[in-house]
Amino acid sequence: MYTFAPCQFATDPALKAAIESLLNSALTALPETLVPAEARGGIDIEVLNTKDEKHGDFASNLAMRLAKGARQNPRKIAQALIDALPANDSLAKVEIAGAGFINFFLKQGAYNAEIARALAEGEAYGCSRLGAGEKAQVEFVSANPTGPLHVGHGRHAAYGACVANLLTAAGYEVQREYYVNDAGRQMEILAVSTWLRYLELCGERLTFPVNGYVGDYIVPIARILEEREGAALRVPCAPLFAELPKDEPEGGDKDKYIDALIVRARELIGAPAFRRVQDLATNNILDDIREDLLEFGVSFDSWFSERSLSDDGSVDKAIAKLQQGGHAYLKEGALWFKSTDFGDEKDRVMIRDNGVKTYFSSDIAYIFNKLGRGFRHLLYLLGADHHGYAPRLRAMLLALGGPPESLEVRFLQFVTLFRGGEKVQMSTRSGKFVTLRELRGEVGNDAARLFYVMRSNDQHLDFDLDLAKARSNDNPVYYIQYAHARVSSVLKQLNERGLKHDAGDGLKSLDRLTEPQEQQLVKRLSAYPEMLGQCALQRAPHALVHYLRDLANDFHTYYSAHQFIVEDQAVRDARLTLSLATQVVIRNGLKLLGVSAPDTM
RNA sequence: GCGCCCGUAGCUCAACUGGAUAGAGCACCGGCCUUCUAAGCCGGCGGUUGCAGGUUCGAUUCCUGCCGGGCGCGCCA
Repeated sequence: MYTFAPCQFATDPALKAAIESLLNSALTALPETLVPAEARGGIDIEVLNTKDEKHGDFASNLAMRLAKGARQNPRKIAQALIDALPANDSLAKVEIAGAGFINFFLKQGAYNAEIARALAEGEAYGCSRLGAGEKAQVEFVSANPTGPLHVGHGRHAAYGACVANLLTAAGYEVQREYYVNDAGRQMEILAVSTWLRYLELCGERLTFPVNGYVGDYIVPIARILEEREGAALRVPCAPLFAELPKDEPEGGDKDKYIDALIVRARELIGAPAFRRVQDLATNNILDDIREDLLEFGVSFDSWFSERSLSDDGSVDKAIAKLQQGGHAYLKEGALWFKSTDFGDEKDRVMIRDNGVKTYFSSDIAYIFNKLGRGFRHLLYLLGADHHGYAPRLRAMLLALGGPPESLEVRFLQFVTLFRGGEKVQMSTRSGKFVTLRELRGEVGNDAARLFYVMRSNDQHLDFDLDLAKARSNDNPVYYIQYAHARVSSVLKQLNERGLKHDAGDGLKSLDRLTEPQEQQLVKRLSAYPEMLGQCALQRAPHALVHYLRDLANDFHTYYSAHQFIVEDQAVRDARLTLSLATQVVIRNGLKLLGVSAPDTM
């Protein structure tokens, strides 16, 4: 992670906030002789969630934190705090434990209000106003339109979409953007590659460049070119390849070769025709990417063209802005950005000595443009191989006068596919990579979406294809979905038995939920809103996956231990109401992950 | 050489950003279907958190130094 944004914390739910305020009163009431005023400074009251039910529902470490400054035994302070604690209806007991923890035990039913809330709020349950409507942009995927998305991009798509969903749920105004690298040398190589395939279709025999795009997906595009242009762009091979630098896989000239080939191609068919080829290929591939992502449930609000930045003068404007600020200088015929002034390890070239602007200059214009759009948060989700890029981004932002805390760069580690316990070999070079589309076809969207976000973004991802496909209890996707389907199934049973469920009656009977499995489930449900806020602030969808897994576990345990459709109507209604609330949370959580919540399985 | 990420049970990963006895799943062993879907549940086994120091009431978490793995250090994009 590389972030400049200060870490914030979710606002606590009602119960926690109440305890916090109780502690606050108790602290104020402590005698000066026990804890002097100067020992109280800088210590904020935090109410902790407990991991072990023996420690109650919530805990505070306040006494231990005060102990040092007060030069007192933490347990003694804890006792004084407890004695000074105002009475509260929700609390069953408060006790000292361990080195000086204060543990709070809630009365049974303290969480029941949360069930009503979940049902009342429905699909909005879990949403918060943490973001206070601040504008946030998430830029992700942004793969070059030179070929189909592969499994690595899939992780970016799933993670980015999920983070954007979480931020939206947390009350941010989110824009999802895909930066289209439709300018520069790579696109020219794409154009040449397409044209050469076209020549082959026309009947020419040629040796394909080592550095060209060799993937099969180029051929259909070349075919479209042939349909549109006929033989108009056909040229004999002899003059095309005459007197070019040597093209060798291991030699050093393959870059020069392809560059020369681009120049030659443009000479032979003319710049307008060359541009037509390039546009055809770019648009075709971009359409494919768009469709792929859409099928994957990942949509963007904006597709931002890199080319538009040079076309409308934005690049020149951004460079001028840096020059005005004194952040640019000329050296050896090139124009440099003095990024070292802002913590970068070396200065960067914006305009090469041959007058060509680097991709870097576009990126300056791009971030300048973003700043002009008034985002409070700029999230860049980049591949781990781009980590060296973060200081540069920061330098650009600062030089352009942007607020440092608005920039946040997150990296996604690589994805490795496993099949039959073996690593699936992938290589972009040979064009033998597994596409996102292939992966989706093999394991399905639901499994792909969930597996992609199951791990922390800075953790290398081992994607087990066999597991993702497995229709078994090993597969976390089915495990969670099954809990959702089970609730629907119970309701169906209820109907078939000619019984009805009344949610209102159920809410009135919640005090009949006295089984330990019910207590556990209600407590887990109640943790959802706070957990969701944390996920958003930490950009951590994997925590949501873990939560849903735990929730599903609680539900399956409950389901196995007790019948829901029982004779006693009050108990039955209460249990069904609890089940429905569980279903709401699972459905909401899965929706944020981009995973479906089926009613039958 | 410099920089970023990672190192936790046999395997894949968590650990609420410094809290209590480090938790899940898989694998392995043993139980549970005539009752709302067994795509499920329950129990057991499994740890010197890479190593060595430091900071403190308390460290998987913060600092320093090593070791191991991944990635990056272009007038390429």
